[in-house]
Amino acid sequence: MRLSTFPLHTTKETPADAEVVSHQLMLRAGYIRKLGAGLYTWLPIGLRTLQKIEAIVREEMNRAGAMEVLMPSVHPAELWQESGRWQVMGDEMLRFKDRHGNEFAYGPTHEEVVCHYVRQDYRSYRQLPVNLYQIQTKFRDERRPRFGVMRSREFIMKDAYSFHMDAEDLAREYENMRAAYARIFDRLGVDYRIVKADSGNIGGSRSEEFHVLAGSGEDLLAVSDSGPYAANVEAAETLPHPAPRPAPAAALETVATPGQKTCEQVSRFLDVPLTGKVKLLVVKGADGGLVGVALRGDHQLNEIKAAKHAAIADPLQMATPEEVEQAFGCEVGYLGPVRCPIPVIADFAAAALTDFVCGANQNDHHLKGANWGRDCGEPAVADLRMICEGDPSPDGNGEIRFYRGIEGGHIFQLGSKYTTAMDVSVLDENGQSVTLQMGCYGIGITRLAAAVIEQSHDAAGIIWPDAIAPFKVVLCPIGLEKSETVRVAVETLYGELLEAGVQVLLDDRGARPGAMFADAELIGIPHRIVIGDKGLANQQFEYKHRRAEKAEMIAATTAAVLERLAAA
RNA sequence: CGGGGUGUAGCUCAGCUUGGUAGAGCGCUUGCUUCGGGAGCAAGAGGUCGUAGGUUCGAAUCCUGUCACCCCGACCA
Repeated sequence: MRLSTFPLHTTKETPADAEVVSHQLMLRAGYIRKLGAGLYTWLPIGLRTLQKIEAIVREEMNRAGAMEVLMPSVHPAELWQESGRWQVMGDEMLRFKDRHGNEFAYGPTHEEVVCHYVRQDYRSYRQLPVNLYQIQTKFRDERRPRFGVMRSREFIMKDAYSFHMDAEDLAREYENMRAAYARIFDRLGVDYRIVKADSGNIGGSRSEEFHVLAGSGEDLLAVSDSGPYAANVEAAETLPHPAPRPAPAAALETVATPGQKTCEQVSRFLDVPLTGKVKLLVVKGADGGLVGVALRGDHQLNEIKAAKHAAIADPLQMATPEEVEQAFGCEVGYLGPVRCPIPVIADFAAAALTDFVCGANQNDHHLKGANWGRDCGEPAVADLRMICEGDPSPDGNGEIRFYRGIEGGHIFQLGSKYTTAMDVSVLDENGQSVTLQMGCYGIGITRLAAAVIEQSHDAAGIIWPDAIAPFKVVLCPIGLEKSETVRVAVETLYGELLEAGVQVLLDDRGARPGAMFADAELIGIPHRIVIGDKGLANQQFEYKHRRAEKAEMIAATTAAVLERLAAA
């Protein structure tokens, strides 16, 4: 490609509304342009990278045995009403009517549509298993689109759906997809982690996310410092306390703590560590009553875990201050498990405490030397808290460290959630109708482009890995207009590289060297060849890798260039 | 959807408090010089100041509505 005829629009200044580097650089390098909130045009250079990511995904999906299809992005409302998600999806789903007044949605995901298709054409166990995927535009009306293409409303996703006779075969395909995803992320050249996830409102049982590690990531990950364990913090389990609880040593004592309502205040006032305090949160129970959740003073409630507890209402609802006062006869700041009027569930860590401090269920008073079993009943015990940095890893290997990540892929074993609702079944070998097991597997194509930049850039611009660079090498001729020697050399090299199948960009704009170098670095081309009279006098080109500190001289031949490109 | 903020030239912004008929830098056009890290000089083109209404002799500036966009906030590929 010749830059003189290629529409490249770079800018020196950073647009004001771009917050994260990937967004800034994609705008400055002319990869994308904004149309509206969460809506972006991909310009020719950006599209080249996008298509390379798609190609890698497609290759690995095909290699894994999945079949590409293309489903409509506009979905009839009836399908979503059938699965029950017409209500559940809420405002995130863009809805509209056609000329007949019939309701439609712009597809945010395609479980309903594939299920509808599969139940049309799949009748027999002999046709299974099957894994259907597509690479297609989705629309989710995010409450807050941001970070450019990283969290946009319209985006390109690879979504795959597999169907199976039984859970074992679903588990097999899940592993197959997991391996395919690992190959995709490896080929993209990113540092990533496969992380246990909560399956959210898509539902189902087992679920993992593929996270590209980046400081600007929106997700917090709990990763073992010396073992394989990695989980989204919201899904990370915590372990029961390893040692048996010591016997009570202190006597129960009521102390006045006027105005001291928060754990921090009480801890300072009584000069006891936060880790020696039990706090009691009050939530709605599954039976409509109230339930107390006891946590250690320094810990935080994990609302997802709490909502999943059998005794607690799902979704989680905190009790109002009025409800608490009615039940306890005191304000929220003085609650505790001793003489507690409602059932208590204690987190592992809270249940492990001896001689702890807690609220006295009486305004302006706390208890010291409180003990489970002696001063109140032994509580029901469960894993209810957010994991912390420094906690032992749940798999027993090492300690937990936190990282930030960008969710680039997500795989689920859905089980029969949708196939039951949508009645997707086939006949088995005994002629019996069997509801299918389903898995789904997503990759955010447009988001990955941004994620790679977040992880691979410097002050001058983007640094693409070869695999997804819009061009592999850029040719920068110095004094193109003046020097016939340079012109002939660069044209020869350009032609021969094209012939060799190398994706090469020739900067034939006649720009000054500084402008050429700045653009080449900004748009992130991994290899650069400079052709100038100085070098040619010694039969040399200058080669520089985008990451290299300094340039090096190589022989002024196409063979030498190809050799250098292959070595990198 | 709540809370905060911003709309002025293609881009980044000044001007608004204290109304008087529109500015800078970058970019763009033309010419000359320059040519290994975003060149210099000169001459140009380009804005009904988001939009609708109101106040006023007069509104980018004050008032009201409205739209869009950005930032902070709990389920997302």
